[in-house]
Amino acid sequence: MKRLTLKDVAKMAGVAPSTVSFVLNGKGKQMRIRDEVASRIMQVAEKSGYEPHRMAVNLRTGQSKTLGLIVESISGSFFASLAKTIETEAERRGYNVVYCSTENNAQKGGELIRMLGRQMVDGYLITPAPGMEKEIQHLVQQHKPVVLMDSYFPAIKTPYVLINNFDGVQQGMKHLIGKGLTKIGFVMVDVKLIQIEERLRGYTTALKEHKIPVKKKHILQLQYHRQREDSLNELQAFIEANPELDAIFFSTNYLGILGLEVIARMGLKMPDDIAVLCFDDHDIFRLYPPGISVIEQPIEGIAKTAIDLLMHQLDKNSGPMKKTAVEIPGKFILRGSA
Amino acid sequence: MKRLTLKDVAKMAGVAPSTVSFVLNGKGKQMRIRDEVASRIMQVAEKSGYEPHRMAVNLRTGQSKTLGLIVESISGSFFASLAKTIETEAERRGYNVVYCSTENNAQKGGELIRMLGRQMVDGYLITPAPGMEKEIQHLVQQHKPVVLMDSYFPAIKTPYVLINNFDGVQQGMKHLIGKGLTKIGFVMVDVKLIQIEERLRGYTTALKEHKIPVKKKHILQLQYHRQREDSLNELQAFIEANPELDAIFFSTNYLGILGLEVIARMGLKMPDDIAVLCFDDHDIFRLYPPGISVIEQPIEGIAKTAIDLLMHQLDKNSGPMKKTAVEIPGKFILRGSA
DNA sequence: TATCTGTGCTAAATCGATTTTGTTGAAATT
DNA sequence: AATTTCAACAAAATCGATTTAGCACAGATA
Repeated sequence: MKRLTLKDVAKMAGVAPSTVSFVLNGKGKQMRIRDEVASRIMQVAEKSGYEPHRMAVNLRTGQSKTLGLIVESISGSFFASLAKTIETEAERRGYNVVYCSTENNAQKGGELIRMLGRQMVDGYLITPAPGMEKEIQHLVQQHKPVVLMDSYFPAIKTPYVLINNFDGVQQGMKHLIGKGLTKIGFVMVDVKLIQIEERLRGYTTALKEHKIPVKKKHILQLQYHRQREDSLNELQAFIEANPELDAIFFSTNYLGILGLEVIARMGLKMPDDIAVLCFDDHDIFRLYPPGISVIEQPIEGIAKTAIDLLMHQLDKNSGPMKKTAVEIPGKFILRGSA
Repeated sequence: MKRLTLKDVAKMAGVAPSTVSFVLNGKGKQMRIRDEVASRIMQVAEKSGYEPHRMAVNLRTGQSKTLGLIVESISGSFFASLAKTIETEAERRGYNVVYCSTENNAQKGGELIRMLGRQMVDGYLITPAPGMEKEIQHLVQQHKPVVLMDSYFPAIKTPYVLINNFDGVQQGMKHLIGKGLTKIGFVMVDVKLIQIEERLRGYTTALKEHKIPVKKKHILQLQYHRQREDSLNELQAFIEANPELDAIFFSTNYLGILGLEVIARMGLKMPDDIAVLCFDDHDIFRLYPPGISVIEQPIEGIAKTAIDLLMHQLDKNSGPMKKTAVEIPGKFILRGSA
């Protein structure tokens, strides 16, 4: 019950292994194999169910036809949607995907990248976390194809795709302000990532544009590594300390979920006691009464664009990239909370 | 900037490639390599940062050191927890994991399995869906290591791990009945899978044991492939048609979430208007007021056991399996809904 | 002294493909 | 008629490891 090899097929077709290889790889014409012979080979290969040995091909060609997808958390909903699209798109192009999660472990990011390197993935799709900058830089310097998603490092010159964070927050803020709300709180984490900064910039800019003063005490920066319970308490303290707030903008869905818990705990009603708006949708927001309004990330668009950018890099004979930085607009979804 | 090969290391250490291979694979003693030479090789390999070429190793040894994990949906929360544990456990043992989802596409299951076969995974971890029986049977007949999770096919003789569905439902039912509730509805899907049947058996058995008549009209079988909206309507009709119900047991978390939506839509209050209990926990259930009581799956236990069973099969020189079928008890979590 | 045994390594075969270089006979050119 | 050219494949090198078989030398045995 051994595996059927190319040599077997060659024997069955009465030709040399190389001939079979040429034909099966579409180089028959180029190598002047007669149509008669070619079609015979095709037939034999077909009905014998021959499948090339992946590892052998990889070894010889130096291409693994595998992409590495590195995300922060494999259990997040962002990853879930991302993975689905990327897997589909990659498969369409004859690539496999291996997933890895850093699980919020800064150090693990580097290890992962090295591990994937050992495995010889042809290209990387990465949602960068704070601790991964050096490793990513290293990859780029080695001319490994890399595309960043959801965020990027200004210092690293490699393509990236993300939602237009600034514009997304603007959309939400305009809605809130349009409803006459002016005391708007902003909750964020203290990690130093581009997308977080952009969201904050969206918040302050929107206020300024409407001549609403930006108050420091209306902005809460929660620490990233923190016990869930501590964050909840801090959040509650924030709301209690600013009773004048008539709306809160949560800059990530994780923060938004914490917010829901605190708001329920305090017995506040959305949207009357307090309006809530959140960046990045989540299953819970659809369901949780009265429905949480969000800025939805165009995850499918991000994934498709990222794959395109990566494939472009993998395609040796394609010219230089035109667009190396892509920003896709988010979509404001109005539900009951704001 | 080429890759460092074993040959390079050999040259640097002044020995033959084979010698390096022996030493690095721990066969130095066996091959009578002097400690002096061995440690020199180790040093050179270490500080040169040599990493063996995965594909070459795979081709030669015939082992890919990769496991295939096939699940229904990569976006489900069940998968999320499962994947995390499996990835960790696999890594600990020097294995990688490639994930694939059938995305509720019966036919896709087979394709996936074949695709993984091409890729030469060493073993399979599968949560079986209805359409996959033949393909799995095929794998088992080829003596490929396979472990099923979450469900199994009685006809296929391969190890499996799952929650004790019967007992889990019993726990929940006993709680409901203990609170004096007797008109308990049961919502399930119509797929013919062991775990579904076991849950139903748990329901009916619990009722019978307490001398409560089992009424057919209190059991709702929703069709699997169905528009979300249709399911919602059918569910609502079911509740309206049985106003006497004082509790509903949802047999999967997907159904439970639909239930929450319908209950909210109908303006019913949990647990007073209607108590709700759900099999299989979900993020939403923790948060959704008043908190949905559930039977939680011991996902980590399932994952660890599954890996153990698979590794045992991969270990050629390990005796025959003792336990080939493992059932792990679930945990009843009391929240506000029941 | 000739043969055997064991030590400590090296040479070469192998895994299953791809790709470069060779070979052969026939037609075309000089 | 001798040399080129070309079609149509075959042979062999190659990718980077593992593993089996082999080789040279020292000491032990007959």
